[in-house]
Parts: sequence; structure tokens; C-alpha cells
Amino acid sequence: MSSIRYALLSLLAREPLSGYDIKLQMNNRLGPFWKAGSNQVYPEMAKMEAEGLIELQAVEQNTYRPARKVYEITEAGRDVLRKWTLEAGELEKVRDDFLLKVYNSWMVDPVTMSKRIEEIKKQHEERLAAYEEKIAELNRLVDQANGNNPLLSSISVVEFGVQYERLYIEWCDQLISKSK
Amino acid sequence: MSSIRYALLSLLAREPLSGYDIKLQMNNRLGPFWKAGSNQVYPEMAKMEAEGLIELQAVEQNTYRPARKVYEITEAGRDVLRKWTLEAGELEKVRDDFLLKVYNSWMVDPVTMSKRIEEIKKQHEERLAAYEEKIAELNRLVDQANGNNPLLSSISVVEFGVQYERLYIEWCDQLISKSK
DNA sequence: TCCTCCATGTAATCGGTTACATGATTCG
DNA sequence: CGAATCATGTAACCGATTACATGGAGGA
Repeated sequence: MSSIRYALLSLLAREPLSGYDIKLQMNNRLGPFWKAGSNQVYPEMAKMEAEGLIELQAVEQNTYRPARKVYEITEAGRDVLRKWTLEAGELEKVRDDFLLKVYNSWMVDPVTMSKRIEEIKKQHEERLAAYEEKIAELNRLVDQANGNNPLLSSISVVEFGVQYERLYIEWCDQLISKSK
Repeated sequence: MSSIRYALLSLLAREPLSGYDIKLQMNNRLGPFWKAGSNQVYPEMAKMEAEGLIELQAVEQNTYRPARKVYEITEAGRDVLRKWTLEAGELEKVRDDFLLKVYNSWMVDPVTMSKRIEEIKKQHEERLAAYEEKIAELNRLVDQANGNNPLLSSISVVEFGVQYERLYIEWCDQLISKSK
């Protein structure tokens, strides 16, 4: 079930990266989909190297600072990733604390609850804007250099994000209008 | 962050329940939203009883078998739950392994990938049907006994589920038509 | 006969989060 | 002058999942 391993491999399948790069890409780029701390990234990469799924491509030494170790995926790593990608898996549960709060909305003051819903809605609107910008950026990159591009897969995922945020915002609106 | 506590309290705020009842309601009724194993439920309920958030309402002894201990929420428990319900919280991340698999779809055989998407779609269609049935059932119950009903809150949550599943199914269709 | 249901609970393990540690550089 | 950035890593903790344990009733 250790899905963090596959997240790391998914990024490395596109370009060689250091552990630090991966952490950044997860926490900014692939933002609200996955996150990983250094504690997970570095030990997992060490394990994967030992198993031959990735290998050191270059070491950039900058006098002071710890050496920047750039890894690339091996053919064995690609095989493992491809196999996992096509594997069947259990459906995920939704698990959003705010849903549980709405489940309890019958027992709290409706006016205060409405304000909370408005706040949540605003946060999702921000995330929606970020996703839409991301898609525009990806589309620009795809146009100039086409082919069987990994970027098309990225767009599909971010598009899910866009649709999810739109749904969430609509649902918030429904909740607010119900409480009036 | 211990959200399991609030999940248990949310159920107990509606009716007195035993640990076993809660486990069942989580894994069937509140199905794909939250899950909990006995290891979490029983120790957490012991803690909450010690803190005065819930208290023993009845003990049903059935000669053999461990005694069925039914708990009810206290006024202190309701306060804690109301406070949490109106608290601000961080936005949840989405985290669905299948999204990561789609992110990798550029590197696998498109025909096989399409088959996998169809399978996932089917699973979401099943979940959608279950949600719709659940809503119909809840609506029947609401009609006969109205008021400021907790059931209305339940409906809102399940409605989120319905809309989420519809979105997922649509997105799968888009993926399939893109790969053609 | 064997499996599932009821009903409580414990133990081992695993994955993730937060915080800590180092240390020079660059930006406000 | 203090904060953030780069870049590696470790340690402590917490929540969740899986499996184990008991044991009789009732159905396939």
C-alpha cells in the first residue's frame, strides 16, 4: 500500500530529480494532491536505490552545503511503475472533515454555520483559480512541443481538480440556500 | 487532529450506541466516508468516558457473549462537538491513487489503460446507485416526521457523495474519449 | 461442518506529521 | 539583522490498518 513510493517514481519517470526537488514538486506543483516530508522522501529513495529502481545520475557539490544527489529512474523502476499503474485497486474513501461538520449542522446555530460554509467556499474558489492557471500554463507548454506528451496526463489530473472544486463550490451554494 | 473522536461523537449525538453499533454504522451506513476498526473505537470510547464526554446508558447482558455497553453523549460531549463543528480547519487534500495512475497514463498501453478506467467507472456507478438509494430512503423518513431534523444534514452529506460520483463518472468518460 | 454474526478488546506494524539538526548564502 | 532558501538527513510521536483472541448461536 506504500503509495508514497509510487508518487516518487511517477515524478522520476518524467525527469531526473533530487530528493529536495521531489519535496518541492509535491508540495507546490502537485500541491493539494500529495504531500511528503523529508523524512519520507530520503529514506524511501535510499530503499529504492538499494532495490535498483532508481540510480544516482549526478552529484552536484557546492563547496559548503550537503551534496545535491540527482537520481534517475531505471528500466526496472519503470517496469514497477507501469505494472502498478495498470493494477486494480480499492476505491478510495472521501474523508473530508468538513463533510462531518455538515453532518452535525443540525445541532449548531444556522447563521454561524452559514458563515463557516462561506469561508470554506472561498478557500475552494482560490484552489479552483490556481488549478485553472495551472491548466493554462500546461496548455501553453503542450502547444509548442507536441507528441505523446506526459503533459497531457498532467492536464487530465488537474482537470479533475478543477471539476472537483467546481462541484464543492456548487454544493456550498446549495447548503447556504437551504439554510435560508 | 484526532478526527475519529469527532466521528464517534457525531453518531452518538443522534442516538445512544454501543461500540459495536458505531463500527457497523461507520462501515456500512456512513460507508465510504469514514471507517474505523475496533482497535480505534473501543479505546477512544474509554477515553471519552473518562473525560465525561459520554456515559454508560445501559448494559445488556446476554448470558454468554461480552456485555453490550450502550453509551450516550453528555452535555459536555455536545459542547465539544458543537465547538469543533464551527471551528475553522485546513482544506483537505484529495489523495486518490487512481489520479496518480492517470498521471502515469502516458507511459502505459492506452488500450489496457482504457479498460482500467472502465472498471473504475463501473465501481463509481455502483457507489452512485447506493447513494441515490440512501437519499430516497432518507427522504421517506423525513417526510413522515419533520422538524429541524438531523436527517436533513445526513441528506446534505450523501448529496455531496452523489455529486462526487457523478463527477468521477463524467471524468472517466472524458478520459476514455480522449484516448480514442 | 464450516462460516458468519455478535461483542468486546489487545498487539504489532505501518505510514504520515511535526520537529530537530547543520550551515553558508542571499534577500528584505 | 533576521528570515528564507538550499539540501541533506534523523527522531519522536500519532493515527490507522491488519491481525489476533474469545466463544456460543444460527444458517449454508
